[in-house]
Amino acid sequence: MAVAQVRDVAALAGVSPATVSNALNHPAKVSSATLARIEAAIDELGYVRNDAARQLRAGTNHAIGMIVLDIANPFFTDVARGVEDILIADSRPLILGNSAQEPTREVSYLDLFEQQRMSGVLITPAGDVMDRLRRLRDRGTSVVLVDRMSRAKEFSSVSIDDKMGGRIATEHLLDIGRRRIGFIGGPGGLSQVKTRLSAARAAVDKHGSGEIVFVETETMNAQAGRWGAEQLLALPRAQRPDAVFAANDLVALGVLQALTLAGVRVPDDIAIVGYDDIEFAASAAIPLSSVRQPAQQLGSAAATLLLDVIADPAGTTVKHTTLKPELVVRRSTSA
Amino acid sequence: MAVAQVRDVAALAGVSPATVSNALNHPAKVSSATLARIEAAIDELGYVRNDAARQLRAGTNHAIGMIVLDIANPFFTDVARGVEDILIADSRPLILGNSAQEPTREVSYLDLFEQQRMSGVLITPAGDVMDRLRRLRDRGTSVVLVDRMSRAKEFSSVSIDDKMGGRIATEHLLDIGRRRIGFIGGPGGLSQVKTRLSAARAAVDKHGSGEIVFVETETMNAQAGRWGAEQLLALPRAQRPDAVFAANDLVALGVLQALTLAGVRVPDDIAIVGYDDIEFAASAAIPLSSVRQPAQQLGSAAATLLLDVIADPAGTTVKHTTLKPELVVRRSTSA
DNA sequence: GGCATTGATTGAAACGATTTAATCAACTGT
DNA sequence: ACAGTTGATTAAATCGTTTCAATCAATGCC
Repeated sequence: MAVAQVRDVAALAGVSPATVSNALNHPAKVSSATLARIEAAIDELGYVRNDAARQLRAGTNHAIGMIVLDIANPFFTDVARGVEDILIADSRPLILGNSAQEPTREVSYLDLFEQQRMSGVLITPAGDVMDRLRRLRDRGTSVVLVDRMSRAKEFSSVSIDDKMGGRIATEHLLDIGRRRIGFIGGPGGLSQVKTRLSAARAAVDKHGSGEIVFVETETMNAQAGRWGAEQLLALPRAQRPDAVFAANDLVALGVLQALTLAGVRVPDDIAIVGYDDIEFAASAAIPLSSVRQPAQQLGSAAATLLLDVIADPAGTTVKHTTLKPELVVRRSTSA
Repeated sequence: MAVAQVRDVAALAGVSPATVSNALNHPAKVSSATLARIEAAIDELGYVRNDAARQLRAGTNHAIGMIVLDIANPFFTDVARGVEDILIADSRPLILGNSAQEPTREVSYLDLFEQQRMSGVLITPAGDVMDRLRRLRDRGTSVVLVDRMSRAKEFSSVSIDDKMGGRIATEHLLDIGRRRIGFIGGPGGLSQVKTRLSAARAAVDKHGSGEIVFVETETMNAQAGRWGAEQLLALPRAQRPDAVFAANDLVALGVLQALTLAGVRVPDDIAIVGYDDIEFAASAAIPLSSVRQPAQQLGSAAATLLLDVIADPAGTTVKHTTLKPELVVRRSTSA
C-alpha cells in the first residue's frame, strides 16, 4: 500500500468507505463515536485525500485561476493579494498564472484552466481571447474580467475608470502649463493603453491647446520606459515634449532614469506623471506623481463578484463595477 | 451531452476510445490516417481533456507547485520568472502560492499540493515544515528548497550564500568607517535573517571594533522598515547607529523613507545597505547600495534541479547549489 | 503456401473518491 | 406487541481517462 486511501481508513476504523467519505464531507451525517474513530484512523495512517478522484466525481475543480499581465508589476501583485484575501476566507486555492503580455502564454494558461475544469477564472486579457472565454463559460467555468470591460458586455467585470484616469493626469499636466505631452506605453492594442491615451487626447482637445506625442512600446516595464524616453530625446529640440504621461509606474520610473541620465531636469524641463501609484513611486529619486488605482480593492471586488457568479451561474445580470482612480501629486510634476 | 468526451470523439472518428487516447498521448502508435480523422473530430467537437481523470489514472499531477515568502517582493517574482522559464520549456504549469510568511497559509498550500499529488514542489519555507516536506516526499512528490538549505541536508536545495552576503555588506560599512550598525529584519527565526545577522556579527568581531544592534521585525516590507528606523531613532543619541544593514531592499526603502522624513541625512548621518538589489533599489530617492542576488538564476537553477529529481527520484545524491551574491555600491553608502 | 512478425486497433480493467438508494437497528406512541 | 419513524450505515454505481493484454490484418520469409 503506497499511500493510504479511504478504503484503508475505513478498514482501520471498522466502517465502510462511504462512511469515511461522509465523515469528511458531511460530518453531520455521522455519529460522533464513529466520527472520532475515523479521525483517529486518518491521523494514524496519515491519510490525505486524492483530489483528482474527488474532482473527477464532483465534475469541477474547487480552485480559482487567475491570469495577470505582468507578475513583476507590483500593481498586479497587489490585485492578487486582494483576490487571495477573499478566496482564503472561502478556502479556495488560487492558481496564479503570468501571461507576461504574451498571447501564447495566456492561451496556454487558459488551456490549463479548461483542462482542470476550474470553477472560476479571473483574467486581465492580453490578446484576443473572447472566444476562448466564451467556450470556458459554456463549459461551466465562471469568468470575471479584471481591469478591463468586454466591449460586448457579455462577461461581468471589475475595472478602474481608465478614461477618468487619463483625463485627470492630462489635465494636471495642462494645469501646470505643459503643452507637449509624450504618452509612453503599449502595445497600443491593450485596452488600458488605448483608453488612457484617447482620454488624454480628449482632454487636450477640450483644453484647446496642447498636443499628445504617442511613443508606442512593446511592453510596460522600466526598460520600455528608458527606451521611450530616448525616442523623445532624439526628437528635434522644437518637438521635444515638456511632459511625459507614462502608461504605468514602471515605465515612468524608466523614463525618469533615462531623463536624469541625459541631464534633463525633472520636473523643470520635463514633468512626469505615472499610473498605478505603486509603492515604489513615492520613494523614487524624484518622487513620482501618479494616478492611484485601488489595486487591492480591485482584486477583492473581482473575487467577490466571481464567487457570486459561481454561486448562481445562470444569474441573468452581467455586473460591472467601476472604481475611481485618484491623482497623487508629488515632486515629478511640481516645484 | 454537456461536454464532449473521448467516447464522443471516438464515435465521430469511427474508432475506439483507446485509440483516441493513444492519438493524444502516444501519436506514434497511431496510423497517420486515423490520427487525422481523430484530430478533425476533436476540432469539430471542441474536445478538451478532463485533467482530473487523466491525473487519477496517471497517479500524479504534471504541474509544479511553488510557495514563496512574499509575492509583493520583487525578489521573489524574479525568482518565479526564472522558474517559469524552465518549466515552460518542459510544458509544465506552475502553481504559485504566497505564504506571506504566515505558517498557516504555508501549510494550507502544502495541503493543497499534497491533495493534488503534485510531481514537484519548490519552497522557501517560512515556518517549520520539515515534517510536512518529508511526508510529501514519501508520497512521491519531489521537493527542492529555494534560498534555504536544510540543516539535515535531506533535501536538494539551491541557495545564495547568505553568510558571504552578510559579511560583504558589513565589511563595506566598516570600511567606510561606520561602527554602530543597526540590523533590521525578521522574524529572527527565518533562516535568511539568522544567517545574515550572524555573518554580520562575525564580520564585526573579526574587525575588532564595531557593534551590531538587532531590531527584529515581524515581516520584511517597507512598513517594517519604517518601524525599525523609528526604533533606532528612539534610542539615546549616544547609542544611535551610524549605519543600517537591512535584511532586504523593501525594508531598506522603508528605512530610507523614515530617516529622510526625520531629517536624518543619508548617508552622512546614517548609511544604508540593503539586500537583494531589486530593480527599484537603483531608482530610489537616494540610490541604495545593496547585496545583489541573482534571483532569476536562482529560480532557473532550482527548477532545473527539481526536474532532475523528478526524473530520478531514487537518485541517492542530494545536491546543493550555492550561488554567490555581489555588493553593489550606490549613494546610500558613499559620498 | 504456411508460419512468424510487425503494426494498428480495441475491450475491459483499472485509478480513488462520492453519491444514491437501500438496509438495518433502535425508538416512539398506541 | 406492532406498525411507523428516525438516524446511522453501507453496497454498488459512477465520474472520464489511460493502459494492458488480446485481437486482427497485412507483410516478409523460406
